[in-house]
Amino acid sequence: MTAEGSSGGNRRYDPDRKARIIEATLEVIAVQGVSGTTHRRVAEAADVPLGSMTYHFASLNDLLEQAFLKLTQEIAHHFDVAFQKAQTADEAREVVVDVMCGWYAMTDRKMTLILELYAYVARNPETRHVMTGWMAKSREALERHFPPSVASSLDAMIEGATIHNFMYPDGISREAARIIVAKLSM
Amino acid sequence: MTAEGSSGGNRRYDPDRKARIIEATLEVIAVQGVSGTTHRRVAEAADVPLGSMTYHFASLNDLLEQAFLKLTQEIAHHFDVAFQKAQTADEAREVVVDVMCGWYAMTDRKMTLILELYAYVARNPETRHVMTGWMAKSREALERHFPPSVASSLDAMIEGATIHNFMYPDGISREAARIIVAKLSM
DNA sequence: GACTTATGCGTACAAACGTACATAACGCAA
DNA sequence: TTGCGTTATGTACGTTTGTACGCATAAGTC
Repeated sequence: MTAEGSSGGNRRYDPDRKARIIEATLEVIAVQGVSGTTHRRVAEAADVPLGSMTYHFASLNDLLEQAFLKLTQEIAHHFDVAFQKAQTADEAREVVVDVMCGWYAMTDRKMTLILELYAYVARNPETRHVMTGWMAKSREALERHFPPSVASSLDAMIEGATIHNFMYPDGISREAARIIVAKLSM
Repeated sequence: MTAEGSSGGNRRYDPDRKARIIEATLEVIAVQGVSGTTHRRVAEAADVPLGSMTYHFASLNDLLEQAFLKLTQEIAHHFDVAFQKAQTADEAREVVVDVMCGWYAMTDRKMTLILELYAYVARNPETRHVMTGWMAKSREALERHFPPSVASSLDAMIEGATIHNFMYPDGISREAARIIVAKLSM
């Protein structure tokens, strides 16, 4: 009954299915929040039958955790690539400024997902490893350019500035960010 | 059937009921998250009949918004009181350090609630005023002691440091915080 | 081709959900 | 006391939820 697009019969072989479900999960979380993320909505977004949900994932929490893990790995990767391009300390500082306000790929969608992740982890301590893994990678990237104590403060500053800029746009201008980074890293 | 503690008949006059429901809502959010906050659970936590929910609040979102509003007002008040005690710039700096790591009343519960709030606002832009109201008060408190640009950076730093300390305990020590605040405010 | 095994899915089910609404319980005027 | 208008509640309704599971269908083997 669920007439689909292509190939006549019901799709049967579909090796990327699990990855597609995870992708669709992030999409649903971004729009509906964790509280509105259900098996059925994700299944529809990923264009898979409902039965696939419980087949590929042990539970809804399992699904959420894997989705959030993928999110953090992608973001950490972007972060890492950005910092690997920097050669001098000044260039690294400029990358920090980029990240603080604007960010390469920090869309509203991604910010929303991150905030959902924070809330989720706060309430499910067993998923804390998702956060610590992410932070370890960020810290590593920063420590290639700055001493540990500075890296730590820059990390926190990025966190706060990103959230503030999201909640109250035009909070911190680019020039202001540059000054802050200079103060913290000197 | 719902046998209760006191006064024989079913409690009928109860002027603080609405406030108690809001309080109970925060309790439920802290434990179950927004996604697990339902009329029934809040009603049980506040020890009121289910009908009271739709009587006092137009909808579940209405309830959540009022609860979050109360949360931010309380926190902003604590913040304000702390800064009003400070007389000199150095004392104000020390308050910032207090807030960054440890915080007077920043329990895990409250931090969890704040993260739930962020996620909620990100997904419900019509409630953004809860955040802007909060920030205006914080900013005001900070600007009694620091110039606007410094206040802005301290505010963001407090945000980031608080979250980091919550996610990865022992992230920023007290001495480290002192150094950071000095750098940002000089 | 025929047969076996592992993979994937449609469907059903009990529980929990938000909300509406008839009606009960109250304070108060007379 | 009686009557009335307000306030509050119990309950019922139609949906939606997570999850389990029998069965259809594919791949693998000869």
